[in-house]
Amino acid sequence: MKLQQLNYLVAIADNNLSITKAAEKLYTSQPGISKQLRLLESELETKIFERNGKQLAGITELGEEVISRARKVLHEINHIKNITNLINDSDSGRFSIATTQTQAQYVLPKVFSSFHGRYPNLTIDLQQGTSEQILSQLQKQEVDFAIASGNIDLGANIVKIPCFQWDRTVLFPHDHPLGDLKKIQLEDLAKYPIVTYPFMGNAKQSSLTDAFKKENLEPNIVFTARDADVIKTYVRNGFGIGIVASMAFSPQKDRDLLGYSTKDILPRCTTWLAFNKNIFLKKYMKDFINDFAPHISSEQLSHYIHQDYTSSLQLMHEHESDKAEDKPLPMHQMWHI
Amino acid sequence: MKLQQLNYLVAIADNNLSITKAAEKLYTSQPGISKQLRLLESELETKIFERNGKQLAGITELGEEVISRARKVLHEINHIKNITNLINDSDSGRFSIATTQTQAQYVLPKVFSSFHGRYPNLTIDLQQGTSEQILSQLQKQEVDFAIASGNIDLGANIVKIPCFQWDRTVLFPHDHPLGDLKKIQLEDLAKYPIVTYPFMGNAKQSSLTDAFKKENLEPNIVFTARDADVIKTYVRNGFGIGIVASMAFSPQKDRDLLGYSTKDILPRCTTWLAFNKNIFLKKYMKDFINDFAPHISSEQLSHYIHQDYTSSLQLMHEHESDKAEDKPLPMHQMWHI
DNA sequence: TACGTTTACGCTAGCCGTAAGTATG
DNA sequence: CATACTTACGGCTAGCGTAAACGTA
Repeated sequence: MKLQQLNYLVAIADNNLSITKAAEKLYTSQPGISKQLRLLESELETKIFERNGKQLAGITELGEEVISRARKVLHEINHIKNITNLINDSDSGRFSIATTQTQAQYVLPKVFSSFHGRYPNLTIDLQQGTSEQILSQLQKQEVDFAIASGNIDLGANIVKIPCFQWDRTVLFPHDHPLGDLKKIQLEDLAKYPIVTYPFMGNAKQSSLTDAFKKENLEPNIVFTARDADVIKTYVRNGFGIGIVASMAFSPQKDRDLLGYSTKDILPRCTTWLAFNKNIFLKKYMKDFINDFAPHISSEQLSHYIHQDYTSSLQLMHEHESDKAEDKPLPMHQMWHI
Repeated sequence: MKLQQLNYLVAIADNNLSITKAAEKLYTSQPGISKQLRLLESELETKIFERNGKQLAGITELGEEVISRARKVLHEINHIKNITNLINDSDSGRFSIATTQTQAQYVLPKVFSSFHGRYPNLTIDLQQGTSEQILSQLQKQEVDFAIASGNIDLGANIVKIPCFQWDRTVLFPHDHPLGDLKKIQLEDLAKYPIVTYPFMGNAKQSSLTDAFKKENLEPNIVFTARDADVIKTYVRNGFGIGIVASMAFSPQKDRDLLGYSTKDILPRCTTWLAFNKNIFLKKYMKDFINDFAPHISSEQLSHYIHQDYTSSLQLMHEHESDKAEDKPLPMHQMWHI
């Protein structure tokens, strides 16, 4: 006995015992329903419908009982589908995102402005932390999403979606010698003490140091801080030049500093969004992803979710190669300073 | 969503969240259940079970709800199966058979003796009638079964199962000249007035007259009666020699008559059982068929039921050819005088 | 003759079982 | 290292759609 057969059954009963009508309603072929009805009747060894020749002429006493039970079954089935859809479509609850200060401060507000309007009853819980903390919270499923940058290996059970790319900006006070240069090169930066973000974990290298090393330069990093505003403060206090994410520098708000994009001299960074593969995305989560990374279609999204780890890595590498080749990217994939 | 998936689901829940145990209980493979569970979860976009790595560790709040609904569904499904099985296995009610006097009087009592013992609460309704009445009752579905002899065409919607074969017996008083013969031939019978069964409908011919005609003889049929005992009475009263079904003559009970089997001179007759193709055989009906025609296996039975009209005719003809060739038949297919 | 059902048939998808892979304790 | 779950893969059934046959009003 199949659920479809019960479905067909009540459809026939609800359409004046017409198999043809039932087929039209269910967008399927009429012979299919006919056959399934026969199969069901022979499985139950019971005539459900009275027949006048080939045409259905009525419902057997026993058929009435069967149909009534079938309705209950289908009702329960629909209920199961509904309660799960309700959860998935729910617009209230707690939506937790672990992220870095830079994202929380400079990127997410713009996204949330429209998102929160759509889900006013949703409590958005922003967890700020180091890369390690973010990763840990994600793995323990303490948060739904993680948003960060850098090439952390998140393991097989986590989906990692590249969202947008950004460049760094060099910051220095107006009276700094770098302000006199028409074009700033890496070797210029190497001459001054640098204040920037710490490297992942306790690593001694990053894409930043690698870039210097490529030109046989040794950057003089004197301070690191996770908070772009802290870095700016140190720069203002003359501890060195700052290197921060471009979106953390606003010429209007940071008038006392000069900013110079490193897009030509330092590699581009990728911000990704990650979540556990075994959670099911509720509607507001999908909406958020769409807001945060509009270039990811829902097809691509499900592709990311269902592919395995190795191909996921490959895909990440493809995106890295995008960066390396410095291809033009669609507007929304770039962050403009 | 499939019923099996729900089945698997509750099996897992009922076996300490062990997929392996559930598979053993359901006599299926463990990977199969695992996969179906995954498919169900991804269809519902819901985690039903908590997982500890790969092992199932608990039931989600939502999972509890789903499982509880699934139980209801399966319960209803079982109910549907039960009510139909109850009907099919019922051992009470009314079992109606239309048949001829000869079958009712001389054949069926032996069959019913054991059958009735098995189904004491079953009301057996024997409808006696002419071949036309029997056919009509069967077509109007006024009776469940029909049992008769002769080559009536019953149409496409009726299953006709050959049950056994029998010969006719010639009856005459002890002082009849036929009693002096060592071997009786057709031409001997043609010399005397004959009392026998009427022909089907108002036909002028039958297998009996055909046999005479084959030898250029004309039988002198002076009386016909449907009741073998009536025929015997007429024979006793000297109206002629009787030709009745062999089972209607008992040398012990009919001591005043002599009986001579016509198995060498008259064609053999076939008694068949028929019923509408669109009824479902209840258990007692199958049992009855097994008692009445033990040589028909249940496989053969379902073959008879599901084949179409044309092949059914062919099969009947095969059986007729059996008769014509006079092959040896199994004991229970023959009626011994 | 036209409408509705059944039958026939080829295609495809999905289920199942076997076997190998993987994680956990 | 053993146990339990997952993944991979091949075989096979079963459902579906198209087309044709059938039966009835």
